[in-house]
Amino acid sequence: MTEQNHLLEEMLQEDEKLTDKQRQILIAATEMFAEKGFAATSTNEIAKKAGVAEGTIFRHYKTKKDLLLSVVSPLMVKMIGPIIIKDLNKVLDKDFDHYEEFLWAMIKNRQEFLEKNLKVIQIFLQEIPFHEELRQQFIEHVGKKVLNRYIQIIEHYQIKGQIAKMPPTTVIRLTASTLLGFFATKYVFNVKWNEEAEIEQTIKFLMKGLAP
Amino acid sequence: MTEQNHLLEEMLQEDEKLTDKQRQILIAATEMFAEKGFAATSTNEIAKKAGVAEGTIFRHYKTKKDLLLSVVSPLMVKMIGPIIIKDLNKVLDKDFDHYEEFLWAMIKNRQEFLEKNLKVIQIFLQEIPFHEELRQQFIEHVGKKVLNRYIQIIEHYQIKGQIAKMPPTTVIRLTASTLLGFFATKYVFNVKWNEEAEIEQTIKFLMKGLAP
DNA sequence: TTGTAAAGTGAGTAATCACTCACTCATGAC
DNA sequence: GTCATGAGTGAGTGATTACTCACTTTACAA
Repeated sequence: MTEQNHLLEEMLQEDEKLTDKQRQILIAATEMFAEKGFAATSTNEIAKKAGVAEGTIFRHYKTKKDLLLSVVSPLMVKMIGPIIIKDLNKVLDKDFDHYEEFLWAMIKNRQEFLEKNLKVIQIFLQEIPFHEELRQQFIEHVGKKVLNRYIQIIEHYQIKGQIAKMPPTTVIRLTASTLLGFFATKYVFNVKWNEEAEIEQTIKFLMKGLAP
Repeated sequence: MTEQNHLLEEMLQEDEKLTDKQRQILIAATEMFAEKGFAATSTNEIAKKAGVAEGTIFRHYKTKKDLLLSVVSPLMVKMIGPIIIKDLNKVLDKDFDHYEEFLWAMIKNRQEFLEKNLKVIQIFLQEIPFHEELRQQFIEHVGKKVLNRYIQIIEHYQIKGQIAKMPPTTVIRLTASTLLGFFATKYVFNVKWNEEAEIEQTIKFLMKGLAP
């Protein structure tokens, strides 16, 4: 059992230990934070929406900020870590011979992840400018691990001659901008489009732009 | 005198009518909103930072939200409109023979704009999820006008055979993602890099990716 | 059945919130 | 000099805030 799986299962166990009221508090907080923002949401409102006394919230979460971190933290710890590692292994185990295949898998993979965590991701993006802890957690769990592993992936395809010889960080910036722009267009602007055609054109654009 | 210039001068006139105290309030509000967010900033704090009685704020701004709009609205009305129109005229007047030249001008132009309005842009991006008025204003002033004009620009270069024949909105999405990604990397992650080299690689990437 | 620890409650608290209002002050027209 | 007007003030408003605490209920092992 890997360390990652261990942590993951530990968390799920904890989740199963949650009472109904605790679950209701987390659900209500997630919805209110996403809708009105952390600072503009009162603990009173959360309690009412959760069908719970206000005191119950503070029985389980020392402060309101504690509740925010409890909603957002699992996003990074539970989801991003393991997925990243699987991605890397698939590349190095040569499940993906071409960068193009890797991109396709990425886009499908992230799409699933986004759809299952839309609200929490929204809260995370909205609150990250105001909470040093969130920034720290993001750098710790996502920044360091992910960046280093993706540099390896890019170098792997550069050696194979599929990607132009520019700094891997630049390749990552260009790829990430394009993919994030794709998702932003879809989820933020709520555009109706021919999804498969857009994905194809996006990946074609990336491959042509990054070609040696 | 164009309608845009008229509005612009009218605003500057009004700006000159502002008293010192009013200016201090706007400066203090801008800094506090950017730092702590709108909902987490109290009018008391703003008044103290501006060296003004709390009542003075409400003499000039009916509500706290009114103050927010007074800080953010000019950003869209005064700045984005005129610049966009100049861009378009330069293209259609054939100041830019190639899409590449247009991109260079855009990147330089936007960089100036960003640097001069960092804090207000930050406030705008932070608060737009929570204020319908901001979203409406953005669609009104930026969305409609800008998108339509940029579609014309893209079609212009497509006819010249410089850009692949895909939907103009897709070209705009890919271009905007790449440029916004460039600025985000610079200003959000505060990366130290060889700026000119990164700009060159970014534009080269765009040109290769969008080539017919 | 009983003992106990955790879960849940809701009235209560001091602090803070956005906003008001009766007032003073400064400026300039007559 | 006087009067009108708008800028500026700061104590005061009721509402709301995050959080506490003494208490009750629930779950379950002994």
